[in-house]
Amino acid sequence: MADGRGGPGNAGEGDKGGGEGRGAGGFLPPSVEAAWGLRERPSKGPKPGLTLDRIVDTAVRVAAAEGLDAVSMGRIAKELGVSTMSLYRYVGAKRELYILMQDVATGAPPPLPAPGADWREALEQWAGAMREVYHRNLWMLRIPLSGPPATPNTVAWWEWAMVALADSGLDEGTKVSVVMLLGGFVRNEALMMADLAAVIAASGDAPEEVLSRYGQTLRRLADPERFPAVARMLDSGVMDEQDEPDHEFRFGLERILDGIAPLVEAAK
Amino acid sequence: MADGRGGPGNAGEGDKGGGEGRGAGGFLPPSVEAAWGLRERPSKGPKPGLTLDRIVDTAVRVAAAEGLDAVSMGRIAKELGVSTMSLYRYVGAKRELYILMQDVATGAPPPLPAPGADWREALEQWAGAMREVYHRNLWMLRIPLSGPPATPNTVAWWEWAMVALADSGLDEGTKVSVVMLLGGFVRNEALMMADLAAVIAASGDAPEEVLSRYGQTLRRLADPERFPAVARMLDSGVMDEQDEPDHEFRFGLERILDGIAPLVEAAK
DNA sequence: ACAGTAACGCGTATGTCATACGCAGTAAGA
DNA sequence: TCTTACTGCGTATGACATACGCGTTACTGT
Repeated sequence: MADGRGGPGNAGEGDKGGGEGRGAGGFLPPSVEAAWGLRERPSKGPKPGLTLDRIVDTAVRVAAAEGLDAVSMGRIAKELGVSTMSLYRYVGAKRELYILMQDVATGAPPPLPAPGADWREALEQWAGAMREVYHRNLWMLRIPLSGPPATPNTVAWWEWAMVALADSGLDEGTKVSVVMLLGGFVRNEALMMADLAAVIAASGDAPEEVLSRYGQTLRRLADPERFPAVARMLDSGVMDEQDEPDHEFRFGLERILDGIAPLVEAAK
Repeated sequence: MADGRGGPGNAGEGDKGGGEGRGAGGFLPPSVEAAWGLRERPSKGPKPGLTLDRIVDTAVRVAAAEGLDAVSMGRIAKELGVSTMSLYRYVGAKRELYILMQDVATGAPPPLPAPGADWREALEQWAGAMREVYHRNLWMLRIPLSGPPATPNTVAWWEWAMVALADSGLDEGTKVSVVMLLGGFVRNEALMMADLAAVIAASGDAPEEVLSRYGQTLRRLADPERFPAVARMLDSGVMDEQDEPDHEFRFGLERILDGIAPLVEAAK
């Protein structure tokens, strides 16, 4: 669905091994290169009956509907009405499918910030939008991330953040650090919230009840003499009241931006 | 290894279902309650030939030596000279084993900060120590975290951080937010570094070469017209020079603490 | 037009896993 | 002694990723 991805062209290592399989000198798997719109037409054998797009879109649909665990090669193949092994003509391994799924689900970032826009507001918007992406695609958080971003949409989001920092006066290395810090935070926060939500959903009870029961259990297990500070925290009732679902997100985001602001100020 | 964990006592749900299986009113799996030293002696059947400790320690050893993927129920059983299914008398599911493994690997936190110690220095120490734990046990980062901390050592680390913030003047809810933010950061940073290291190790080449090749590949794929800010970043050479391995950690940590400092100042 | 060949879809096989189920032996309490 | 809870474990079951190789297809160069 993203930018036009090309056809296939043996995503594996070639039918019989043979060399490094590096398309144009890169070190990315062929299927990822395909996501960038590369991939020369094979133009030799029978016409492929599938496209990478269809495979990836199907996988995303299944993941969205039934979670990442439902995404198996067999399942996706069945969904497409082909055999399991057909998929391996388009994708070298399941890990590659994961990478492409993430790219599709991430989608294009919002319109770039206006030139001269405030860096802080822009980064807040960026973080918020990224958070929404995760919340819309919780399964993404279950995928073990593998290496630096290298797919089109991921890079587009990166671009967005770098543009937001364009006028900050920070040097490029610091910009990268800032974006990594912020991106990591958003991802981590989304992951924790998703995990918590999963626990709550699994219990079947009301959220506040689960939280409160957790507090009670901890109070029972954790000796107040050994863990006085934790006991104090539990007794304060923070575990029983619940705040807006994005409280932790806002808190963390503001803290981090507050920590970045002096750098920008100093670089001005 | 940790605090004396008791014997077993059917970690599952009972041989034939039967009720909720809640030991003393909690909602934790029996094996986790065992980690807290609960678990009354079954005192009826044959003497158990294993202990939870031995199982968990073995699993940790295997994970440390060969990675988390090497930890299968069959493998651990073989290592202990028992059958696979025996383990399920002590652990309700593999997920529980993971939780216990994390607790053992996390270990006890360093000695508590001196009363009256500077909150910032203390939190820095906490974060650094936690980071070391992750670096010593990279496999921990592969375990999908499941719910709030509920094992003895995890709570002990929480206690440590809460003690560090005891004199900060922050209210309990904010303390929790701070610890979650910091803990999430440390975990995330360790995860990213571990992933990067894994990619580098898998490639077999020198670290700087991998990074540089990544930069070159991205430069080739990412149209500078579409991604000018990313192109600028790549051209600046940040991808080619490498800094100390803990650079990102220090950067993020300082930013976050800088963001927290005003809160503490205001609360004084 | 024809042969060569690359790429296609897919059937089959392998090995790995978590875990359900139930049985036979064991030891403590009645 | 007899019951009973608990033990270890053998034997399924049902997924799963993916290696391998076969027959087929449709371009490409002759």
